[in-house]
Amino acid sequence: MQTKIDISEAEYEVMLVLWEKPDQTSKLILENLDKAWQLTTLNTLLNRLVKKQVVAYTKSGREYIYHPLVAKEHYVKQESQNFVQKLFGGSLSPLVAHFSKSQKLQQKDIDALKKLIEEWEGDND
Amino acid sequence: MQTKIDISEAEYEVMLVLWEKPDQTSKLILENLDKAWQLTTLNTLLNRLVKKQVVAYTKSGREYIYHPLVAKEHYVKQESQNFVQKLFGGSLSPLVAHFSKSQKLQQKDIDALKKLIEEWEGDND
DNA sequence: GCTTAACTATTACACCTGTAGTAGATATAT
DNA sequence: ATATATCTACTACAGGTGTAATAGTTAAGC
Repeated sequence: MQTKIDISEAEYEVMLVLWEKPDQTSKLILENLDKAWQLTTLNTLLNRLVKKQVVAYTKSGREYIYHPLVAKEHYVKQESQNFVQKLFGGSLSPLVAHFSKSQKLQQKDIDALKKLIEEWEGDND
Repeated sequence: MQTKIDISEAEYEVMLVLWEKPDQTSKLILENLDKAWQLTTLNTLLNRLVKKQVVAYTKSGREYIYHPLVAKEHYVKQESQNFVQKLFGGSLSPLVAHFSKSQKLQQKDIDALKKLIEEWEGDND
């Protein structure tokens, strides 16, 4: 099991852009971010991500080109499990129940749930 | 809409105990917490929660009795929405799909989900 | 080659968090 | 009434985060 990926909110914003396109200079990343940050701010974040081994860079002349080292899928999975564990004891249904109570369920959610159930039952009988 | 409830991990642990039983001295809270904290540590956390207006206290002699000011339901709802918004753009279905891919769902989840779907469809046609 | 523009590296700084220690106040036991 | 035990209040301190400013380095233009 690999170690926990621990990134802050601002760092996550950066990762979103890098996951979209996995080799960008900081200049480009900044353009693709909807944030009024200074370039040095972004660079601080990138350096921290490199130190955390979530991002790597390659040199191209004097520029650095950044690349994600962890897949978005992987991160999302980890965070989902942490979250559901923390607030709902690891089980999905209370989360769904909660959502349904707060009237946030939509038809497409219901469809996804139905599909999920069908698949599950196909595998388990 | 009321302002965002922003509490740290350690503070959340304290809230869990207070939500269980909504009037406890710090001594009692510490006993009900499975943490090797010093009392002063817990008190720091309680003070911060008071400052954040998430907890209030009443005096009883020289002791303080703490009470939660926000309902667990309310907090869980907020966090669920934040989470699903942040990682899945606000829609539950990708989370469900993600969960189905990465975790073993259990029979009880399936049963609960079926029940939810029935209820939802009862309300929405 | 030298100046300048464009990058990266280093330093900064306030606020949040985890985790107390110590000082001050007050009830209790004697 | 005093000493002691028990609470709370105040102070501390290192590591993470958001958000840069400034210094150092190197490619590019003239």
